Amino acid sequence: MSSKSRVPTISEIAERAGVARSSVSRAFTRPELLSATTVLRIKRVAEELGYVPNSSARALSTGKTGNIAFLVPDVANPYFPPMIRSAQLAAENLDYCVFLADFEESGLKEEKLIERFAGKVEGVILISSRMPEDRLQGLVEKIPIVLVNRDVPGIPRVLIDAGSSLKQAVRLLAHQGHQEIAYLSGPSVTWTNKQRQAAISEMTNELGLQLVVIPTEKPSLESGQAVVDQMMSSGVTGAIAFNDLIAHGIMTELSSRALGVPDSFSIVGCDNSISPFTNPPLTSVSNETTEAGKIACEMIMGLLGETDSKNDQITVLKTLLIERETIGPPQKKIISSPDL
Amino acid sequence: MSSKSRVPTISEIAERAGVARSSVSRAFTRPELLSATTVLRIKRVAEELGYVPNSSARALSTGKTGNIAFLVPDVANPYFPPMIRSAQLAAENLDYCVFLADFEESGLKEEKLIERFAGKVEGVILISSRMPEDRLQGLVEKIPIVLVNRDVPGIPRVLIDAGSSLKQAVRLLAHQGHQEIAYLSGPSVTWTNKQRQAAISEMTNELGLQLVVIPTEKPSLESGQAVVDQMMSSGVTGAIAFNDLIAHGIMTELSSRALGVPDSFSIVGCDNSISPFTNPPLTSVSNETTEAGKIACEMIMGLLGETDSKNDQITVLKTLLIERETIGPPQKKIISSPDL
DNA sequence: CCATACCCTGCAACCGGTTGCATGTCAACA
DNA sequence: TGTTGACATGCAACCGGTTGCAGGGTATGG
Repeated sequence: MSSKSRVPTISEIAERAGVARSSVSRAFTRPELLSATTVLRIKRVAEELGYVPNSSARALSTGKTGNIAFLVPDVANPYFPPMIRSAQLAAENLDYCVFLADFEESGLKEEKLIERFAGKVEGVILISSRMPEDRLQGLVEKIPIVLVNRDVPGIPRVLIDAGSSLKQAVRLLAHQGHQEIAYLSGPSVTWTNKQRQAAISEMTNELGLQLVVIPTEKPSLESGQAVVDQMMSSGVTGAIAFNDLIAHGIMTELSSRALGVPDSFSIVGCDNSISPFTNPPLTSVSNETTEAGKIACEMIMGLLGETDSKNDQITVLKTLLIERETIGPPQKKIISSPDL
Repeated sequence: MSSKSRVPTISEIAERAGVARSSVSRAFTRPELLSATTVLRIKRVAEELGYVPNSSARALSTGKTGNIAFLVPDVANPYFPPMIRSAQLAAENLDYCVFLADFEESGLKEEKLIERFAGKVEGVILISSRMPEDRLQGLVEKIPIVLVNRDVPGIPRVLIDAGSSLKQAVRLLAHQGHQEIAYLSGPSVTWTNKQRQAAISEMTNELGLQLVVIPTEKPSLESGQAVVDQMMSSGVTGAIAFNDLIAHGIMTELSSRALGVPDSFSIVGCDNSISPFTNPPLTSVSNETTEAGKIACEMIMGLLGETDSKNDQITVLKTLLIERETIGPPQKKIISSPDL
């Protein structure tokens, strides 16, 4: 009971099978070096005794742990789980195990975690990294790294480019007659936010729209609710949010003030996470997070296989604007002309 | 470039510091055995050379890997991420790293994964395990295991008991006048489903309601949509779904048939995952998945610390029915009396 | 029938820590 | 001043695999 049944070692198998320890090892790692009959005999004995190679020992002598780490800013943010899932599945197919860790949107914690994983993994996949660029540059000298949604030259990366879809969203708003719109921005240090904001800004400039950028505390529902006052007093008639959670926070708050969407206000989300569930269904930008996870995993595996080669590869994934029911024509500005 | 800068070993530190290898080891693991000055000197040299203990080597000689595994049926199911997150955070506080794996709702895959992790971890947390009870019983002899939402005697477990909340939901429906309700069941092998169904069934019996159990393919939105025909033709006026996703599928499908909730039909979800986002907001059962993850992690740590002791501990977490806007009085059955 | 080559297997060192035991030093105490 | 013990450190074996090298056996070709 108290003592878990001990697993046999290579030595015991060797003795039982009447061969050297090295033969047992080879039977599992390079069976083509042994005669078929020997391999068979060893494997039979091993099976019989329930032998399983000790992975620490193997890792020690080969230097390969067969593990990778996957770091995300927030496991519970619905944007990430599909990515985690696909990456893990891809790794598993290559007999790799994956460590998962949540760095809680903090670059410092991110760095601490990487340090802790350093000896345990062969490579690290960093999602939406918050670490300063120079630290990343330094890190990549020590351990293979792949970035997702972070653009650092010299480090392999996969980027999800919501730019064109967001531009399309701006066009749609303009087409409906909106003149002044807001961007509810996300974590300011992230590549994702910078890239989204830049795309929107570019398009509003091009179309001659007024853009108001309103920062949010966190990419969460609550933060969305919190900025509604500021947003409404800025005079905009529509908004694009950094993500669906913020957008939904806006909708909730608006609704509690008896302001309907899209009748009183137009809103666009991003990430297509909870957007199909909202009421009304939120127009949002879908992105292939599943694909991104898989590709990131394949990239890191590529890095492990070869000693050098293209370590500046970059993959850009496209997105799609999914039009639902939260864009309409702007409401007449009753607020700004109370004297009518 | 191609060669990652190698990390120094204990021997190099020893040589540089003019001490034996064992002293270097002790400086990190049991510094109280050495004089303060020696520890300081060693640490300084180590720092200088960027020494980091090799965890494979350490694991090999101590037999402790400092890792645990966390297995879930589906990472992307919104029910699990908060649990994953809290467990990982708890583990991290004790300097443990956690492997995450998705067994895709399959008991076979679950078993394969456990086998793969066997040598790499000190313990395994199994969420909503699909493995047959006897296999679990066998497994627990080989490696410490903690179950979440699975009730197997002799294995430490944490159960989230939605029973009382679901009974309350039934009472609510009955109070509104519903006579026949449906339970849209989840994965039939799971403890969670059995437990939920049993609670509902018990209460409908007690109140003299008619209960129709309708199985779903998967606990997903699509599966919810797919059973609407069957559900409506069964003559029920309200339903409780295994989870929010199924409930939302029902709502979506109903809505596409111009049947409103709760005017035409009452529905209750479970898990409180997407229920705040639906339209109208779904009445659902909230459960402390975050707490569950944390407790499971603490349990496994307890198991690792002590050789034997209470390995039949069991923690039951309570739930809360969150009333929103999807329960109303039953609609008159137009269908069953077309001659009116 | 001997030389050459190849195939199979064993030996032993090595990966990088940990730890029981022995040794040496020094202070305290009688 | 001799004895005792606490404390600090070193020695060497060990954890369980992997792998370069060497040697023995058999087959092949001349």
